Amino acid sequence: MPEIRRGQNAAASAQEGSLWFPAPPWRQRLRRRLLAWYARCARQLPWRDEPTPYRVWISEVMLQQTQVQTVVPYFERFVAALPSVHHLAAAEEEEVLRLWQGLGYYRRGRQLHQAAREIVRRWGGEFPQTLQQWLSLPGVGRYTAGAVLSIALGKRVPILEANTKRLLARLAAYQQPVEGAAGQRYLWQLAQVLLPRKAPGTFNQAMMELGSLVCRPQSPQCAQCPVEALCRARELGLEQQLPRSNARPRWEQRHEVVLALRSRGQVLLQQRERGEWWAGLWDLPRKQIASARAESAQVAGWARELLGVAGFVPRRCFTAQYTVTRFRVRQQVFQAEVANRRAKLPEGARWFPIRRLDQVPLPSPTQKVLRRLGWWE
DNA sequence: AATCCGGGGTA
DNA sequence: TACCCAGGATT
Repeated sequence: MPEIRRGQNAAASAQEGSLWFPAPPWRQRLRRRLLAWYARCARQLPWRDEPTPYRVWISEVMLQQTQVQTVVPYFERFVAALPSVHHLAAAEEEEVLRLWQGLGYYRRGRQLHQAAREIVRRWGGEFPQTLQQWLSLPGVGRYTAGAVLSIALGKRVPILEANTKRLLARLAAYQQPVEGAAGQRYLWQLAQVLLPRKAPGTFNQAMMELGSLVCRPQSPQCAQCPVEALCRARELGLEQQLPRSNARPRWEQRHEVVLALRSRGQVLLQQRERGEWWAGLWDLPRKQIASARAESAQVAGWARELLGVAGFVPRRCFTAQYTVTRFRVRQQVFQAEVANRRAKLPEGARWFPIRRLDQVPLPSPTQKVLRRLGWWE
């Protein structure tokens, strides 16, 4: 099989160092086959039904580092609650975070909110039409700007993200690490060169869709690929080896103490500060410690300091574990019933009725702890 | 240009 | 558990 396919291109790919760019006929074939496939196989996704700038922008921000199926319900709930940039700009940050709760990367939610306010303030709620203007908004980088400009505004602007990076690296049989500077530069150029003048947004989406559904990370489905015959990695039998990426760093162990303080059917929560994980969300009081096992006396001291009152003793409850990015965090959960409460709590701390916890934006690991305590759902 | 940042889902 | 995800911001 490979012998048959190995043609004149094999010689060209053997030269290292010189970058490959497709000739116009190759580009035309790619576009035609890709778009025909997309017309047949595209998934129906809520932001595709009605690709207004607002909806596409919201979806693209939600889709940053987040899988499509995860985003769908969040997207529908979000645009139902806040159907326009004016609604978003007028909303409280806490409402935005509540709609974002569970989706992860909460900075995106806060930046989306800030950007909506800027769009209203700077342009009266009209969406910008240039790459420069989009890039000036918080939470909008080259990918997101390109996606909104091409998909919602019909501009000829390329995109590059996880799916198209992999697809392009294979199509071109690019052998260097795709994360490197040279790789990024090359792949962006390639994305630009391939982009048709007509319906660039459809082309960009089709590339992502093909990368996602067919040109998958492991075991790409080459037999079902509309551009298999154009693929240089396939021609070389390298489709499983590419793209090359850099070695990933190892994980790091951390330890935390968590305080579950209850009083009169209420639980003490603290709002995570900016710069912390889950910034803006509400969370059980939580502190990083150096060792694997917390000293009960120190936990008690911390709890008294937090509340400004004494007369209760947190007891060790259970340990929980969660993983975030490259950190593996082991939590020791301490629980206490607080009888006498002081009126004044530290900045950012509040008592919340346990019955109302479903209305509070909480980090996922905290939800798990609250469930084990029997305090939530 | 390289590094840092940071939630969640799944094979 | 390893690997991946429609990246952005910072230095």
